[in-house]
Amino acid sequence: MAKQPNPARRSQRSRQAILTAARELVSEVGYAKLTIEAIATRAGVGKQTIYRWWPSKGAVVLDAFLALSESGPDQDMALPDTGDLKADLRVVMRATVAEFADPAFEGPIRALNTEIINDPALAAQYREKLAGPVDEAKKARLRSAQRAGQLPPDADLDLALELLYGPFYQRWLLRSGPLTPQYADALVDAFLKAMRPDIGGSAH
Amino acid sequence: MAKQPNPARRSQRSRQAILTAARELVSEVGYAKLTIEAIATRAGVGKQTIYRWWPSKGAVVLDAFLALSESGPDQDMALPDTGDLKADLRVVMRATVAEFADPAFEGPIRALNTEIINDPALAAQYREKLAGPVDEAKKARLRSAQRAGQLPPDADLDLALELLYGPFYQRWLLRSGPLTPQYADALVDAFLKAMRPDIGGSAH
Amino acid sequence: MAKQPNPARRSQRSRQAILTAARELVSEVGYAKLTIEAIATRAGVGKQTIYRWWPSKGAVVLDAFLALSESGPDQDMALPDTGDLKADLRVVMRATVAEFADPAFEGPIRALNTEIINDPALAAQYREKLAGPVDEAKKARLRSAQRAGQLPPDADLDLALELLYGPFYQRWLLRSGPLTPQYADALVDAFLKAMRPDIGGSAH
Amino acid sequence: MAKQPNPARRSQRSRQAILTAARELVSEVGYAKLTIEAIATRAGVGKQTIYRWWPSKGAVVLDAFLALSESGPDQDMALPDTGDLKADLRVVMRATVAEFADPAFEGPIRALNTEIINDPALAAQYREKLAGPVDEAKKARLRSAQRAGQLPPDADLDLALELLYGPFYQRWLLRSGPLTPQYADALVDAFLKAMRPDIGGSAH
DNA sequence: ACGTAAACGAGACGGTACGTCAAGTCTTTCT
DNA sequence: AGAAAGACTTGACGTACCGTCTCGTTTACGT
Repeated sequence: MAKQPNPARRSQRSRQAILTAARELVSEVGYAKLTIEAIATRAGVGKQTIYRWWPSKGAVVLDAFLALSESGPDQDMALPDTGDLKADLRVVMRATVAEFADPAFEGPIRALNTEIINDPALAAQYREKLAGPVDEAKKARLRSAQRAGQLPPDADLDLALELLYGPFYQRWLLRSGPLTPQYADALVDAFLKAMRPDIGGSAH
Repeated sequence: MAKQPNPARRSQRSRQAILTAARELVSEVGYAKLTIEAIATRAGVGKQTIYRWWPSKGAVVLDAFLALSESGPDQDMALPDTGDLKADLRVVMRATVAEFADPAFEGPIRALNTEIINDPALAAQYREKLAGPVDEAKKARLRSAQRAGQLPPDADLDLALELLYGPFYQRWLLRSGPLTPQYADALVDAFLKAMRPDIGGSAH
Repeated sequence: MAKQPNPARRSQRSRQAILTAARELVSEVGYAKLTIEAIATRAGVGKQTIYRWWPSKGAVVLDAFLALSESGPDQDMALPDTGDLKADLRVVMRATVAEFADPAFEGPIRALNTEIINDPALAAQYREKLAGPVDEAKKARLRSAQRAGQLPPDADLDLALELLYGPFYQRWLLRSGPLTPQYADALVDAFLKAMRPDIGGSAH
Repeated sequence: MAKQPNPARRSQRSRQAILTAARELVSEVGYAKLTIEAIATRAGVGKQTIYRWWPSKGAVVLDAFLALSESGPDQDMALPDTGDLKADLRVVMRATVAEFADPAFEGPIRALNTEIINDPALAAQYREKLAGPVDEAKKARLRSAQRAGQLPPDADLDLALELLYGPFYQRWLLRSGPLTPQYADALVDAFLKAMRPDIGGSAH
């Protein structure tokens, strides 16, 4: 049985250096060309210190980005809620679109997604730490809309989020079209129509 | 300047052996553990013959799958068109969902998607050779629906396809939910509602 | 600037395995067909471990033979000195001739000489580590003969060694004649005559 | 049984181009870095044309140098014979020393010697075509000296040549000393002394 | 405050695969 | 049919990293 290291004795100095080095390097050379050796060298750290605390390259990079969000203990990821659902969603989607169109942001996120796609364990961690809370915030806004009668009370919110973000995610990942504010608006419009209750007389 | 090899002299024997070996190996060991050396060995081919004709591992694998579709000169990828759009789309989406849930199929496709996400050049080739024709077939069915008055004549069909497939693609890639026939139906329903024209009095 | 490995951490186990494997292989397949990869495999060692410590194939082989002589810290390479120069030299030359006629010995030595001829750096190392001490022992015997009045006191000993060994070296390298005890004796005789002082009246 | 090519149909154009290219390249990059491919390319010739007519790289290079001497049908390689053996040998040895000290000359010759040392077949060809005739010319001069009473009539001329050239060959190959006119003279002196008959009173 | 056990930096190790190079063979095309 | 052109299989090259495994050297408890 392998001996587990004692987290209490973990060097925070080394941990921070590794995460910072990982973030820098993934930006400089891209995820595919990122190596553990390079991270260790850049961080001034022994390779073993990385292998001791992380199971894979992907885990280090994920942690590197998680660490960014750790600054504020419970950072405000709540969506705007003015009462106008369409307007609020447009604001959010336009911001999202802009964020993913930013070259500095997209490289690492794209790399992370690549890993997540192929590594279920990493995906679970990602969902729990990053995507989960964000999705919860989105669903909170949708629930508010349900209470306001702007969405059907029995709507499947997980499916709803997929309808809203799935098309965008696909376009972004596959680079199959431009990411513009107009596109964001079109997605919101389509989403709201899709969420409307069935109309009497929608013959077959 | 590097000298280009002459495609006219290319050995079809070697080409087929390489593509077959690539297909087999990607199924056996997965894309990540697939190596050029293993392909060459399995194919009974020199490594240089692979490097001569393909720029990357991803290109070989893509070609390996493209070659599968080359059998029929214009294989029938047309969607069913019974006149009942909803029924036809349900058939198609249920089949798609089943296909992507099949473990034998999903491994290589997932691997290919990973590569495409990070390699724009590969993505372009993929779009041109595989996704393009398929999308065209789908749009043909939607145009037929437009002519039948089941979809607005001015609908953006690229966006339409994204609305229909994007949610599914995201759920599949991120494994964020089950891929069931019910899910397929729900996507079709939401899609059709999203495509309906605006209704008078949709006070935002 | 390339980082130098730390010799203090060098694995003596690996070093010995490499030198032994090199010696074996050079005997089995000859120097020309000797490869670093084969040495590494035979020694159960990573290629990098060879590249880390030796600059070239020749250096490994040279070291392999040097290591043989390292057994005794200062092995006795002194030549016999019975007082009878001609008899002593005959013993030495006959032994040398026999040694170089031995097929087991000649292969590696021939290989080493080939390398030395084309690689001045290797030659310098060879001279310093192997040939130098041996030559010094030979010159010691000749100096003893000078003190005994058997050789002129002002004789150029480097030239003398060349006169004695050069003909033999040439015949061995080029395989231009048989290496027999008689030949050894003839060389000694010629050498001694060549070293005699000029005789009065040797009209040019 | 391998089919032999028909020498009658051999292209002299290609042969000359190959030999010239070989000579040029061995001067430019040295023998070790000389490749068949480079010769073929430089000569504007298919690789097979080289493999068809020569068994090895060494054979091509040897032929390349032999071809140089083929210009004159029986080129004058006779040694000077003024009647003064010592003077004649000094002239010859000084010329030899100068020739081998010339950097332009020494590279290819050194390379050729390396090959010859390890390839008995090549050595035989070399001896027959190049060294043989030259040695014969040298022995002719020594025979003339025998007739003139300057050398013992029963002297072993093969051994004699070895005594004269062996030391020089060794010094040149191993770079173990300077190649000067004084050195040439010293060799001639030592050689002549070694060839003198035994003197009465050479105790034991 | 001190001794000790841990985590640490450093980096050598046995390996795998890389992408390149040249060898020698085989095939196609041209003359 | 010989020769050019050049694609082919083979296999060694030297490099880059992998993940594991010592080495001393801090570091920070628990006495």
